[in-house]
Amino acid sequence: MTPPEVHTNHVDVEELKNRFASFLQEQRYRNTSERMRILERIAELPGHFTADQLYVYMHTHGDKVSRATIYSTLELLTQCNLVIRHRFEGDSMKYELTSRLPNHDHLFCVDCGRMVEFCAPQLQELVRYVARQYALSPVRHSLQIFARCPNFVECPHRP
Amino acid sequence: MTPPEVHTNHVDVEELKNRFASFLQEQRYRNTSERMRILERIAELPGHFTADQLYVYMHTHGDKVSRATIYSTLELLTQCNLVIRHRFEGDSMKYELTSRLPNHDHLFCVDCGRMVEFCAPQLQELVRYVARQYALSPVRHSLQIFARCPNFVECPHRP
DNA sequence: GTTCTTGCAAACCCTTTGCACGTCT
DNA sequence: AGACGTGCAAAGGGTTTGCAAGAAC
Repeated sequence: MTPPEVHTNHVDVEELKNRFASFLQEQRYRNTSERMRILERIAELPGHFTADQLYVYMHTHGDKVSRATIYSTLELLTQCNLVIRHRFEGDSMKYELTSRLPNHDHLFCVDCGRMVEFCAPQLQELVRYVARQYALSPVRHSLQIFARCPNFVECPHRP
Repeated sequence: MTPPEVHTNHVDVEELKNRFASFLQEQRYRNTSERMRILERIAELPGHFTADQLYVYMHTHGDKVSRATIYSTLELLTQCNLVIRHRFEGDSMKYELTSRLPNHDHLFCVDCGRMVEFCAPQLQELVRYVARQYALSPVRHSLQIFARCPNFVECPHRP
């Protein structure tokens, strides 16, 4: 396991927009200003976000897009793999830019709720191995680990 | 990885009810007929189920419990670890008896939607290792693998 | 010009909650 | 008797949908 390298500040928005535009053209979807603006704004966010957080963020920055358009564009961005979706327990859907931190998984402290992102290359092997047992090719995976501090008092953010 | 051994038919309902009764007593919750009946009915189900499927199952078998009671009892059963909860993508909450198949994870075919349950002992080690990196003790985890048939036509349940 | 996309509001689904009544201790 | 659990229906939150107006092709 290596510490994850966050790519946020290196994201090339123009490249993302080009990839999105190509996807839209190939799939015969239309290239609209709302769709591109949504992708631009997502690239400004630091990590996970909900559809509603994106809606609020865009509205506080002068973009007037509806929730319906945000949901539908997030669906398209997920289809073309520019964005990934996470469903964490008890939470609404979380999204993030795929290029921000490829192939990471999540660890949650059940005491304080903090979330850690980690990369575990061994997991990729395990996933391939399991899929092969069933004659399938892995597409993606999601591992969530729930853990706690050995001594509750050490948990830095306990309630 | 070993093929999972399904324990459904070996579940000792009386033991489950005893464990539930002890839990209720310790936590100063009341031992009601609805709570015990819900546990009995869960033990009759073959695998994953939703709160609503349990509701329908109970009503078609003559038990008149409300959805509210089902939700609240599933919460208690989860707290005392007789039942585990899964949140699969895009789905409502799924529940199952913990003793049915301890420590398994899930593989989904993205072409046909079929689900496979598997046990991967190496994963336990990996989970411990990752948690230790952050000075935490693992409590539980959830791994979901999404995969597809190498040749689409081979997928036995493709749409 | 046609078809797709947008915005709005309503609908939707699953889950939780408030309240009056019933039950357990 | 008192506190808690139940059932019902209503509320709640997040997401999807139907439709009329507008934009892309």
